[in-house]
Amino acid sequence: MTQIESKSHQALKNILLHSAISVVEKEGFAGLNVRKLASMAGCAIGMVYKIFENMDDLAIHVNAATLELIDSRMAQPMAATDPKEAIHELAERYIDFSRRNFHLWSMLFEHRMERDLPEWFHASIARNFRHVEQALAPWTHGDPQAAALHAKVVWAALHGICSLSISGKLDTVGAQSASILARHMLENYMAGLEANSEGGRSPGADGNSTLQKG
Amino acid sequence: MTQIESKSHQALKNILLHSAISVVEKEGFAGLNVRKLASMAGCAIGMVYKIFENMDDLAIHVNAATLELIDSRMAQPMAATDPKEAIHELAERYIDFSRRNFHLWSMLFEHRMERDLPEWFHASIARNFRHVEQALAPWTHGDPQAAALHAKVVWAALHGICSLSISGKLDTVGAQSASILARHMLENYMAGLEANSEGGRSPGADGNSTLQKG
DNA sequence: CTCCGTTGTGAACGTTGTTCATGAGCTATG
DNA sequence: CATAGCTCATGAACAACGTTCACAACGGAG
Repeated sequence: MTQIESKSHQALKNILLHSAISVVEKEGFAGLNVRKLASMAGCAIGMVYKIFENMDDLAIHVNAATLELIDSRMAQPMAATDPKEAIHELAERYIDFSRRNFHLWSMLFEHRMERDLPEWFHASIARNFRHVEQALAPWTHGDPQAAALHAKVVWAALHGICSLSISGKLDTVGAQSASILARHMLENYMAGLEANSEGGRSPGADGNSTLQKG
Repeated sequence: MTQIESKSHQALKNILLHSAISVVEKEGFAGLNVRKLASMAGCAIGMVYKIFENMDDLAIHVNAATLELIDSRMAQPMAATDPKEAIHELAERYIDFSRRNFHLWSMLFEHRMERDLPEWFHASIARNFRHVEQALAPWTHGDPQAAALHAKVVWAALHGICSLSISGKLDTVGAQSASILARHMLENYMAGLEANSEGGRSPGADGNSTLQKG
């Protein structure tokens, strides 16, 4: 039951993972297969299945590595000092990543998994959201629930813009269309947040009362 | 070159398409294959390739049918009279569709095509956006460019919320989480639109001046 | 009936993910 | 050293896939 993970086991796991990432970067997930992977890593086909449960399991690990990559980009110190510009900067980084690492990024969302994702994967997603929550802090008045909510809304919205824009399903032409759309979205969303909090009632606190049980 | 499309040809095309839709509805795109399709339609494997270029071509046609389905849902007359509530209603319909027709809907976005999509497909997408533009009309002051822009922003954002929510990548639990997030997004975005237009300067008109050539 | 273009067929090919009987390598023991 | 026993690695083999294409069946014209 309890497998002894030898050093060579870990080493091969790293080689396989990095080979897989390199293939996906260049050709997308469709270009990845066991035989190519095994030959790149210099091992037999069966060995891949000793280390990863199956191709889906490998895909999850590639996706996890991509999440770490995004996290490292977002964790960099901000150039902007203005809180609003900091949000835009964060969004710009995300858009930039999705363009530079198109295949890795789209694999994160397009390749639907069979079974549900493991716990550590969700934790990695949550870690990414922390940066958004922090950048939104000036608007959430220290309310962690509001921060979590707005971070989800803003980031999901940004993701949608990225996703449709990059796959050409909004017929916006021009390289920076995603940036422009994202800027509009953020600009208006934040303005809405400010307008509502000035009125004394924040939608983050009671906005869902209108659709409770609906 | 110019194929004569016999009646039986069209009839079989319909049968194949509807069989494909029925399979995708139940099992998703992964459950679809030529042999199953041919046996359902009562024809030979090769016949499928006489009618559709390949599986990708068939997928595009299934996706087009899904777009028409969404369009027909959105074209229904609104129950709400208040313009803001009408937007929420439209969003609710989209979310509802994505949940009821999960496999068809996710195939629209997750199955990336090899070559770029045909013209009539983009036209079908544009037709869907018309409803959003119309619902947004009260905020765009008759400016068609602003309407197109805001429709894209709002709908892409909504789509992102739907997409991440439905695939469990936001760890929001509860059936209506997408609804709640969408409502927050729309509420704040519209509030932002109103706040900015009251100030005399609309972000739809000059908001991108800050990132031009950025 | 014969001819010939059109329409329909499914065996066959190449590639895929996955498995598992087989063998190679190592350690402990007599 | 020889042998047994155990772990680890191998790649041929299998099933299922998309796709092709030589061929059969049809059906109207001569």
